[in-house]
Amino acid sequence: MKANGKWVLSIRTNDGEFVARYSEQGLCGLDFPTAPGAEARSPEPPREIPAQVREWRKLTAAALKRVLNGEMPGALPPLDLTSGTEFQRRVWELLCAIGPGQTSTYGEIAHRLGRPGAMRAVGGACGANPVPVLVPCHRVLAANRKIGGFSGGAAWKEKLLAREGVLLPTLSARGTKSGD
DNA sequence: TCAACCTGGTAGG
DNA sequence: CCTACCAGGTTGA
Repeated sequence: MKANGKWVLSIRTNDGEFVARYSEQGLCGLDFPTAPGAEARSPEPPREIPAQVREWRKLTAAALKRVLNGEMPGALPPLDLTSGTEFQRRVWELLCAIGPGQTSTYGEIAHRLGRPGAMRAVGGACGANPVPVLVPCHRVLAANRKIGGFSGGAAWKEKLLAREGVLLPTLSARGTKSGD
């Protein structure tokens, strides 16, 4: 269906139905599945959707499934991140350089941007990321190696990281071992 | 100008 | 290890 000048299409995965939004320039938004059963979204007649958008959705679906499996996303559709500010886009660009299984921290991103004190602003930029999962904001942890926050829900962040083999310090397992 | 953030570092228990 | 508290950059109202 089309809304607000953008195409809104659902993408079914083993983890639920994501919702992708496309502008004339590419993928401009991706939402996590809301209600597990509330996917009563009727598929739009294929011919009403531009071939270009259908192709983008195909790429999005493939990439999304791979990341959900802890793999590299592979080919991505063009991303329309024009909704963000310069600062935010710089942050998102750096996020894309973090591969599966790798993690960074808000402070490190800030430092790499030449704004050592902007770690909190980086957190804000991550939260404003319109295309989670594909723009891996979930791979950014707090300095103390803790999970940190996540707009889409901490559970998703943990799940995505777990799929990539990133194990965070168990919240209950503190100091049971001397090393780490 | 002000308050809200997916922070970080310090201080104290 | 855990809570409390404050400084800090950027954004949107």
